Amino acid sequence: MRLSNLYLPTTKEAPSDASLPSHIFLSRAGFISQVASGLYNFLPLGKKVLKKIENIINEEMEAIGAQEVELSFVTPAELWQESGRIEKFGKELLRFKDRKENLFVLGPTHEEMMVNLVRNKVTSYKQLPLHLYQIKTKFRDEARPRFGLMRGREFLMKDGYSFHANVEDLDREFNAVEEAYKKVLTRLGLNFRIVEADSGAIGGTGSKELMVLADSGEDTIAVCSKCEYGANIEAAKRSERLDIPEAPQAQFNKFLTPDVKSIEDLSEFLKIDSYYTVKAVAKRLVFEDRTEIALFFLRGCDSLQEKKAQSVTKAIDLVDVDESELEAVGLIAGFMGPLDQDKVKYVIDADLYEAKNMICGANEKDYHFVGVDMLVLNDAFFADIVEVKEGDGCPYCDGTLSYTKGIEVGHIFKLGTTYSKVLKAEFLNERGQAEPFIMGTYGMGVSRLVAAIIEQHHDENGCIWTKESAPYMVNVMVSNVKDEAQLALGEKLYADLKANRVEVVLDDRKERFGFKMKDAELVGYPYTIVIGKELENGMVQIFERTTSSKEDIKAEKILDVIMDRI
RNA sequence: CGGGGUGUAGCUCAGUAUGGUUAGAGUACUUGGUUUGGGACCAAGGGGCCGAAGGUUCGAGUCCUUUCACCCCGACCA
Repeated sequence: MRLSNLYLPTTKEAPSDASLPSHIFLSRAGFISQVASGLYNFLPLGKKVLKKIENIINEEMEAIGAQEVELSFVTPAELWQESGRIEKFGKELLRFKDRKENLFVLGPTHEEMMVNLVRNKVTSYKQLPLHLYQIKTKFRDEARPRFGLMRGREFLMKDGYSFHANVEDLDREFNAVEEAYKKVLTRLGLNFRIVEADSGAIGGTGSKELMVLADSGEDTIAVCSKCEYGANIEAAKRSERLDIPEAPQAQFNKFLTPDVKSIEDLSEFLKIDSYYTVKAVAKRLVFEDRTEIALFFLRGCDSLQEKKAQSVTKAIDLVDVDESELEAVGLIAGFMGPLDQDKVKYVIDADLYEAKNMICGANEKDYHFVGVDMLVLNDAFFADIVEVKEGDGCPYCDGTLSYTKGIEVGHIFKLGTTYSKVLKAEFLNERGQAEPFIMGTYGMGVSRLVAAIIEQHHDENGCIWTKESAPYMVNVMVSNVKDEAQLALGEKLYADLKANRVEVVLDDRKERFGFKMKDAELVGYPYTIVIGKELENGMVQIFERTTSSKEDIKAEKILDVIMDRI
């Protein structure tokens, strides 16, 4: 492609509403342009990058035997009513009616559609396993789209669905997809981490997220300093604490603690480590048809992980409560404890199981219990509801955990029979009995990957595309197109590279050197060959974008050198 | 959905507190000339329903009301 023909509107200034590097540079370099909130056009170079990523995904999916299909974007609302997700998705589902007043939605994900595609057609265990996928536009009417391509309303996603006769086979496929996804991200040149995730709302037995590490990531993940362990903060676990402080010695007793309400005050007042205090966190649980207040008890030194709390209580949402709401149900803020408390339901953090010498609220103003043995509560509901902190121990080795930020570019689920059951998608097993499919679902955000690549690979001058993601590998830049020798060599090199199947552009625009160089850096071609005034001495230059280094090469050798590099 | 902010040329923004010639700059664009190794220079041009609707006024980009859009923080996010 000649840059004199390419539609590549680069700008010196970023659009005023862009804040992230990926948004700024993809806009400035003419890859995308915004249409409305969360909606973007892809210009020629942007489209080219999308195709690159799609091709890599297709190759890796082909390698594990997944088959590409394409489902319709507009989907009948009936399917969503059948699965019950029309309510669950709420306003994120964009709905509309056709001329016959039939209700449709724009597909935000395609579990229903895919199950519908195979049910009553795949009817025997002999036809399993089956893994179908597509790369297709999705639409989710997000409450707050933001950060350019990172969180759009319309976006390109690869979504795959596998069907199995048993759990072992799902496990095998799940692992195969994980490996394939690793290959995709590795080929794209990304620094990433696979982390354990909360599989909460969608259900199933496990899920993992693929996180591209970047400061601008929206997710916090806990990673181990020594081993491969990583988890979304919403699902992260930790080892048992080793440096346990000295326990306070006290007989079980009710103790006067006037006006001592916070954990900090309590440990100060009693001169004990907050490890031995019991913190009470009150939340209002929201369910489909009702709400109720519940208490969560943890060690005073820990804090509540709301997503975990939400999962164990099966609530749709958790909201904060104030003191008056607590009073209304007979709870006394600052003195709430699990003992002698039957006003509301409560969950105790698993770390408190069998804990001794604890201090907790007595559910009576100005009193705490001391010397509490949590074993007396062993009928209570214990669950992991704690949020891991930086410095906590890794659950799998002796390393420590620290936080980092990640961009979620993929999420793989072991779905089980969640959808096949409600949608009555069944097959006959070897004994002739009907069983619902065991399913897996695997998503990868293609347009988000475009942004993620730039978040991880840019500098103050613009994009730095990795080799497998670059829209063009080589930019042949003719410094001065009025110089016939320069232009002739540029044309020849351009033709030679094309003949060698290299993706190449020729910068034959009537612009000055500085302008072209700035553009080359902004767009981020991995290699720019500068044919300029040194040609008089038989030399040209290779500019490498990753290092910003320039290297003089003899003009007659340039083709060999560049072919060797790429 | 709560809180905050911004809408003026293709883009980035002045101008709005205190209403008053024909609404400005930079950049981009067109034409001619000079230039040609880090977003050149000179000259001449084209380009605006001042987000929209209503109102106040002799007069509104500027004041009032309503509304729409976009951005940021939060809530939300299979």
